[in-house]
Amino acid sequence: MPTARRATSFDVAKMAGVSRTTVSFVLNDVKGFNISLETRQKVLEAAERLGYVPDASAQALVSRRTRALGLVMTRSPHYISTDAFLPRIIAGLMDVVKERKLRLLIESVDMEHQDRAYLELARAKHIDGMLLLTPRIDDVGLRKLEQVDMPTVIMGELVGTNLYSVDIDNCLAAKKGVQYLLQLGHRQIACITNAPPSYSAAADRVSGYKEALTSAGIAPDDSLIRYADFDPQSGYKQMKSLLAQKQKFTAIFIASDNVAMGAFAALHETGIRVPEDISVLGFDDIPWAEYSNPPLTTIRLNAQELARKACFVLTDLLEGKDVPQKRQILDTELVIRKSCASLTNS
Amino acid sequence: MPTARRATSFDVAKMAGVSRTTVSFVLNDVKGFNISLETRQKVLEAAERLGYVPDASAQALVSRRTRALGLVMTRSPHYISTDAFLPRIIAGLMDVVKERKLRLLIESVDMEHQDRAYLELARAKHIDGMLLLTPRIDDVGLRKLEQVDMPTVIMGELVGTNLYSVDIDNCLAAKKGVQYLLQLGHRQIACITNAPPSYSAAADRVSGYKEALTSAGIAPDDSLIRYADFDPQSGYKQMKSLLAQKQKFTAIFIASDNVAMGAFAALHETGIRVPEDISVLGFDDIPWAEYSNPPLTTIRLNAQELARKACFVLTDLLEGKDVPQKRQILDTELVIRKSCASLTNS
DNA sequence: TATTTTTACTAACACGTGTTAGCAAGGACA
DNA sequence: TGTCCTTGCTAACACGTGTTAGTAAAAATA
Repeated sequence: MPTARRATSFDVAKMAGVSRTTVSFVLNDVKGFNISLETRQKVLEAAERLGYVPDASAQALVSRRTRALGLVMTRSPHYISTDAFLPRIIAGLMDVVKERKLRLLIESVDMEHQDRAYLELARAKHIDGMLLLTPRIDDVGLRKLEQVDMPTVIMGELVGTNLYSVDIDNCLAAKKGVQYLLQLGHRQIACITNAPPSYSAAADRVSGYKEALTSAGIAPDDSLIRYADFDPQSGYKQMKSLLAQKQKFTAIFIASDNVAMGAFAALHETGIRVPEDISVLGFDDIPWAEYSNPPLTTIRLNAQELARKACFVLTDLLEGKDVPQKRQILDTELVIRKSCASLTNS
Repeated sequence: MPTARRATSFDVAKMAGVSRTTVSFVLNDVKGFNISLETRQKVLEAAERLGYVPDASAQALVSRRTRALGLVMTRSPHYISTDAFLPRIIAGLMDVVKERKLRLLIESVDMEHQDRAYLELARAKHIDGMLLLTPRIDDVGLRKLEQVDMPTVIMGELVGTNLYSVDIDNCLAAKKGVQYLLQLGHRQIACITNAPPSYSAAADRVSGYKEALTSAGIAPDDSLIRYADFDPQSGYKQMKSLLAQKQKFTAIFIASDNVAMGAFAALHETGIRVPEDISVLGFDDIPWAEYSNPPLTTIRLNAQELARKACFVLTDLLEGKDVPQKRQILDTELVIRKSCASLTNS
């Protein structure tokens, strides 16, 4: 006896003694057709007994909708593995995706095959819409995306495109954070970014940092700025580099908690106390920020909410709803813990 | 002028002046049919010019393969968001998936709808195979999975099933770790788990902890054991609970670095120094372990490699290759940093 | 009774692909 | 000349579903 094959809608029809069309009408609850209660129940019962589940590929083929969204990251596996952000993004997306009975596909696009990758993903119609995570300013293939007919929402920003996006105001958030440091009396404030300047979020956070300084009558000093590369390791390295030079500073704005973790280690290792010797301000509020030593004062970015919002925009677009705002901005919040202290004049 | 429709293989055939069958033969490089070089080139050129990409749904329908793997987690969104493990798992999977030209689907199954969820996922044929992450011992729906015909590989362990799995020896790893603490002279050693005892990994790590103690002639004391719940917060709470009681200890084995982060905070807050007052041993070696204060001595679990291995097993199964070993065990490694010190007799 | 309307369905096509079976033309061989 | 084989292709079916157009029977209306 061979293993029982998967039941198709034909099997259900046969068992219920009706046509396949009727089965489809009943199970999809199609309006405008009169199906007797008796028939309806026969169909439902047969479907239940056979454990019938419609074939997703067949449905996708005929309806031209896969009911799947794609989370696309322009990153290499190494950067994915150390991304403290990703779990919350996924949790947020999963939340909405489950509610709307969709599925989530994860895709990473490496720099070399950008242009082809996006097009093929769209053309093969694996997904109905795309959610883009941290695109680079110089992402060439991305611009081709506007040509292809695929709804896309960016979590972050891509200047010069007209795609939908959900983001925070990186510049303003950084500015407010640095203003807090200024308010504590700090005048020599260093900065380590979250990423290379080709990432727009990194560039914007540096802008905010500089704006705050300028507003306070302090000339930004490029020798106090370092560019990290997402992971703690790069934070460690850049902090070491800052400490090695003559230029002194009493506070530092590190535009990523993940990077800050590495920087903390460099400070501890050098015997510098936080916040007594140097105040540290982070960015993101990753789950571990609260538990670092000392607990990290940081700018909270609600990643889960950002993902949820982006996902809502995308699903609304797919359902044909009108989404008036091309760009939505989420609020950030300064979370004051123990890594920043007011500057006691020495 | 309407937007140009997606090109189908029919369009390619028309442009090349051949039949659709020929197009299929050429593009899929089917052996055993003689296609002239001239025709072959005409087809390839037409496909290129039209930007033809085969429709994934149609291919899936006819070939009965979606070329997608599913990463399935039995967790609620909250636990996903604080999972320090997930990025490395995803990075590992992505690595293999890209190489084998597959796609990755992420699915979370909540406890209530377990039984239906697995079946529907399998029956709808969204995916060709499943990768299961940290299943619970009491995962009822999972056992039904053996009935349905879907290749499955577990990252972790599920006792009492015959499914393929890739895992570490949790018991042995924990035992070796605790033996290191014993070797440093500690006799009163507490334990905080990574998860509730219904998770097999948690249960096994506790077993290893107890075995080490017993082997050293020390009777395990249940009042020194606490069960955490994946996140740092639970670690903080359980450490507080341990510190609040009379029972003293000079070292603690915390079966998850993520949980250990919270426990560290509780220790710092109470003014207890690590490792001078209490030695702390972690488990997992998450990216942040190296950068904590002090750097965490821990048992390394190579999550990315585990994911890669699991993915290889699954893809081999899908390609019909014979996989002799039902259960593969990865090595772990004790990474000695600065959070454990030898006990100086007071 | 003859005609229209309503009820409760079904036949048949479309979606875009992979694949089996077959066909025409041309050369090789008896 | 007739048969067989090779070369180079194509017609047609299958995959499992959603949906439009249509139909037979019953009920309502004229």
